[in-house]
Amino acid sequence: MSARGIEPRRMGVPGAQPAHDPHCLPTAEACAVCEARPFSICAPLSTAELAELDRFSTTLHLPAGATFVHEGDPADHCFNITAGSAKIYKLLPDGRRQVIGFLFTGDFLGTATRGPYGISAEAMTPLSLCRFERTSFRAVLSRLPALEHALLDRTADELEAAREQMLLLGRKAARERVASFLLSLSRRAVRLGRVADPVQLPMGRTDIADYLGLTTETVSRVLTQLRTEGMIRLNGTSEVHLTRRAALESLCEGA
Amino acid sequence: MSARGIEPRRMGVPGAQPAHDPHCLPTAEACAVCEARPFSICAPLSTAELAELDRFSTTLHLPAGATFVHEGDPADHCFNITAGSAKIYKLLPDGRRQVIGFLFTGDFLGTATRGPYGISAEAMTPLSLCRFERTSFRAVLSRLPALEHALLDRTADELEAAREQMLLLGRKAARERVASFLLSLSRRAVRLGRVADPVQLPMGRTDIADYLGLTTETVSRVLTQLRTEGMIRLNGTSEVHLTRRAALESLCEGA
DNA sequence: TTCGCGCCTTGATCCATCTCAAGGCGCGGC
DNA sequence: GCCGCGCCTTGAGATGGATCAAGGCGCGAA
Repeated sequence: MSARGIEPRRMGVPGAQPAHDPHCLPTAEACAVCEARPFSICAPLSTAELAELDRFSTTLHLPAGATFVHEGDPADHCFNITAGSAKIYKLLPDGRRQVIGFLFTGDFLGTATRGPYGISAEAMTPLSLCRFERTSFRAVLSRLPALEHALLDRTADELEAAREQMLLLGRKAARERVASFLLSLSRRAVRLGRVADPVQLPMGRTDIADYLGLTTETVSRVLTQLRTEGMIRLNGTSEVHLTRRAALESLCEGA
Repeated sequence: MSARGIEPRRMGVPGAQPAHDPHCLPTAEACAVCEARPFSICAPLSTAELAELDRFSTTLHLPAGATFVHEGDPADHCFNITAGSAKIYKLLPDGRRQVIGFLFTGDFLGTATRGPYGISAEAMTPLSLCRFERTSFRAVLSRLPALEHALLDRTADELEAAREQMLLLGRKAARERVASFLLSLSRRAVRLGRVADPVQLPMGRTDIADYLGLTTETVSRVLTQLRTEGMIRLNGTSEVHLTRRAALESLCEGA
């Protein structure tokens, strides 16, 4: 049992005064030049629909380390990541932490709850995001079926991923977990139009450990072990070459 | 590592000839008397909408033990449980199994994938369900916004539950897992209009173990331990009284 | 260039849970 | 009412990963 949780920092998004928020910028034509758009739920929207949605959005820029969603707080907003990466996690009262997932460009956050937020979210790099007031967003959803479709598909995909992670957490050994993690990061990079092979790890060992249900020590040991076996090559601490990808693939599934 | 997987049985739903399927019954006015309706995604539908949806549904009745969804098969159908209970699970090639969840009256199955089924599903008791051909169902969704709303909400709830389970699998000790499980079953029973206290366990120890990422032996030991401590009382093997519910609640969270 | 700090790695030991191995017990069939 | 079989419980020993404990190393600040 890892009892070495991390105290979440109370910082980041100020409350409900977007007008006075230094991180809030007008979004007027922001969508037109948004690089995240092809990866976002906004992708299937027409220009008119986009404008409709945009009326309710605010652009935010946060520094790395900012916690912008707090588990248990009323779920007032939902978010669309437009640049940077973030992590979402759940905590137990004694500080044990489970990282639920990592968010990258185009990811949407906030579907999952109608009550309070079920997770906390923290920027891992400087982060840009569109923020929507939840109530208006739900109203817009009713008016834009394409958006609701996109959101349903995306939520279904997230559910599928969560189930895969349940298999990992419940039944896979440490080596298998790490291998699965590296490959899933690689696949994600491809979907975002980046390269499959040198995988970037924007998160630290502690985050990886808390995502995989392990300790940092174990993650570290497994990585060196995989390196020794020639399955990966480490470039510094946050870049991994997947030499022998096929071997990693079969390791994921228990071979 | 539990390597004692169970070989899934290939039985249950015949392929695509509903006309010749002895389990298929005409649904004509079935919805009107459906007891599962208040708990289902059909709940918010008007009579006319219900009729529209019903045109594409087939009623099935399966015996306990029937596997009616096979992980990896093309996802041709989705289902609505109208009576009985089922489990969904994922397998690793070597037989390790993770039970993803248990389905009861009113639960919907099939949102989660657009490609092949990501999970297998097996009846735990005699099971009644409405089956929809996936393609038509998606078409109907577009015509019935209320249905799509309901489905989105439900999928979001499932995602929330999956995340909670990730916390359990990644970070909770065996005692905490079992306590969490008993309480979640109890809460579910309440939502279905049953009693909160004598909790029924329609699944065996192996299923519980595979759901909690443990072994049957550990589940068994923890249950006797909790009994010894007076936190629960066992009535036979499949009924549990939650004496000292408060103690169980705090145990869930690590106390 | 050096210093200091945080993060990562490595080593030694421990322990919660798994694994292996017997029984026990309840339930359906005969 | 007895018998068998499957499932559940209990025990004893093995072990993967956690915990505890040092270093090492890279990077930013001065």
